[in-house]
Amino acid sequence: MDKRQQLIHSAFELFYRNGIHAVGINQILQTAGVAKKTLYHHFASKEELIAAVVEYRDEKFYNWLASRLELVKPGYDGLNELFDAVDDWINNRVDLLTDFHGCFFINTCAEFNDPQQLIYQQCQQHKKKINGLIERQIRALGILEPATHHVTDSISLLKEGAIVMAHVQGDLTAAKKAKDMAWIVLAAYLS
Amino acid sequence: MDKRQQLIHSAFELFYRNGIHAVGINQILQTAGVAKKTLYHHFASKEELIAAVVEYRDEKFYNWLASRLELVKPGYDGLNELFDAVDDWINNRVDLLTDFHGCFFINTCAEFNDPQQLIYQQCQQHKKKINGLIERQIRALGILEPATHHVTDSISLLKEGAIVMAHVQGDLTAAKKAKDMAWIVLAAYLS
DNA sequence: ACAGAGGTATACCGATCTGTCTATTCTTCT
DNA sequence: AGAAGAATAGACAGATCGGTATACCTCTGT
Repeated sequence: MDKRQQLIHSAFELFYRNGIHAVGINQILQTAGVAKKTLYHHFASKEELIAAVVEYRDEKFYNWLASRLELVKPGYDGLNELFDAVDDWINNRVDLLTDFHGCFFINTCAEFNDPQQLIYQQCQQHKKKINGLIERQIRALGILEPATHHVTDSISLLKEGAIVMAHVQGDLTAAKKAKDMAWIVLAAYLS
Repeated sequence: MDKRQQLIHSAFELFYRNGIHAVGINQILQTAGVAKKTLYHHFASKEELIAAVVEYRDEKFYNWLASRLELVKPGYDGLNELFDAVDDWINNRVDLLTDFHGCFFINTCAEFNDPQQLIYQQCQQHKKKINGLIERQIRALGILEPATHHVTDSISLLKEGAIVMAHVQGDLTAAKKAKDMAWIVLAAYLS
């Protein structure tokens, strides 16, 4: 019954479904069942609440993906698991992440389009963390070291493409397509 | 000096840079140098202006890409041109499209997250039109007919991934990576 | 026992939002 | 010349925005 956490949780649900700027503070308060004074006791401004929401989602998403990847061997299995995880997410088979509405961080960058803003940078930072997970898989594959970052970015590109295809174009098989392409591309790098 | 067009143009610039919900009507009016009455003479509401802006960008972007693809032979050359065009766009070498801030349609879907809303559907429609351009290239390659749509979606996925990587992660070489992957994947399909 | 922290509910503030209205000017067509 | 249409500036309405203030109510730790 931590009110602060309750606020963050409700705010995230509303932001994720409706966009951040479209959601007012009173709406969040009503959904969370919390008094306005309490919000401003925990956060100095709406901006701070937003930052806390982004951090909350960052941790939740990263921990979810990291824990899935820990279940399998890094490398082949890890990359399969990566795309399977995205597939599960896209097709709403992951309760933890709530109904799929695209990537919250991509969506947030769309609204806070200035790279100098804190919130934009938080989103970039999140993506870097996720890239770190991917990079570990790539290294385990035995890709030649100089190509590691390039290949990591390529896999990341496929993952981002799958998310956007699923969100905007409604292609629920996008993660499977990305997975197939990933192995074709990696085969070319490993030969 | 068409006031209606001036409004749409100014609104697009502001929406693209700052997000739609973050931009007020008065700000648009000031930027466009147009009176409020004139806006509501041409559009019944802000919603209608937004719809007109999406349509405007749809036409502008589609016509730009289509005209670039018309300069080369469909197939190999067309697909190269597709990714070169995206590369030019991402790296701000296309004045017509104004400074790159991600894909306006992806951004807009992030703000109007409900697939039943008109504006969301306009964005989906735009993506379908772009997919049509890609599909023409795929057919010209002589891919086996049953795979045409699958391959088209795969190339579209690579394109979307490149746009998002460039926007969120700041990878300005994303289009080149996508192009490389496209040929690796297509080689596998053509063999 | 009682101070203090965290909570509720709600009135309020100034700013800003979309949209309407008035009153006036410029342009264009016949 | 004169009517009609499109434009102007800007006041205004009503709602909502983020944020503050007031007054009161629980808990909890020493």
